[in-house]
Amino acid sequence: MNDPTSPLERITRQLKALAHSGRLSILRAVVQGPVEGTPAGHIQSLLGMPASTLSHHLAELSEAGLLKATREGTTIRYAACFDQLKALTEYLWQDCCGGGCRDPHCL
Amino acid sequence: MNDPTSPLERITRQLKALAHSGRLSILRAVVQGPVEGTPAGHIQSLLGMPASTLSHHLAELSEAGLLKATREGTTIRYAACFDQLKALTEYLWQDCCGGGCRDPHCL
DNA sequence: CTAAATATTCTTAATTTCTGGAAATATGAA
DNA sequence: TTCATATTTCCAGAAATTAAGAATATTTAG
Repeated sequence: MNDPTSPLERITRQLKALAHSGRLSILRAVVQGPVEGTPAGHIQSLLGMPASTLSHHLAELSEAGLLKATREGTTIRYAACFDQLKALTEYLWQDCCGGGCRDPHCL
Repeated sequence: MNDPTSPLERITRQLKALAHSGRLSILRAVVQGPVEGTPAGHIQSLLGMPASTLSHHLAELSEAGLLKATREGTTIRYAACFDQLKALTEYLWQDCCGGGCRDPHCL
């Protein structure tokens, strides 16, 4: 039941990562940024967040598999993992929302 | 920025409510149950969770607007708020996943 | 090598969340 | 009213999260 590799636990972890207004803002900034990723420093100046705090949140989003870090010189770019984001929203939609309408005449 | 009625805060609150394996299981049980709602006691025996703990989680899901409670005699039925669930997944999809692919040739 | 720029880890404190037993509440029946 | 059932609220301790300053690491330039 507490298998950390189970789908339920993975989904929960990803939802936890998203369930924070600061991290949600970070994700939105990254998603709206270039496909190759947005430097941590750029996100920082964009959101006005202390570097150490930002780093924690970036780590949590990365460990959840939602962001991918790539070093480029002294900067580190963070890019969104769209496949994971897609899988997450699809899980929510299918498993938790019943794929749309649960009303009998809709199925 | 901290307006509790802002879309970002509402979304965050709903994600927080979902970001817990126990609550996610509760939601799944409710979604799979009858449209008119599932009695709290039924969820309890289904998931084997102490009544008070379950009640806390049901309250959190309800306050987030994801579940709707209806009293029926001594039992209280909980039903999923599909409109909210739909709005949440759509927000995630549109605002956080860019509506699918961010790759230039996909847009 | 040294310095500068960029980010992360360390550390500590404050806050919040989670949990579940016990008590309280609400409803319907006898 | 009194009892039984269903559920919630109260309470408290344990555990996890959040925040951010200071110190540390990594990489590039000179």
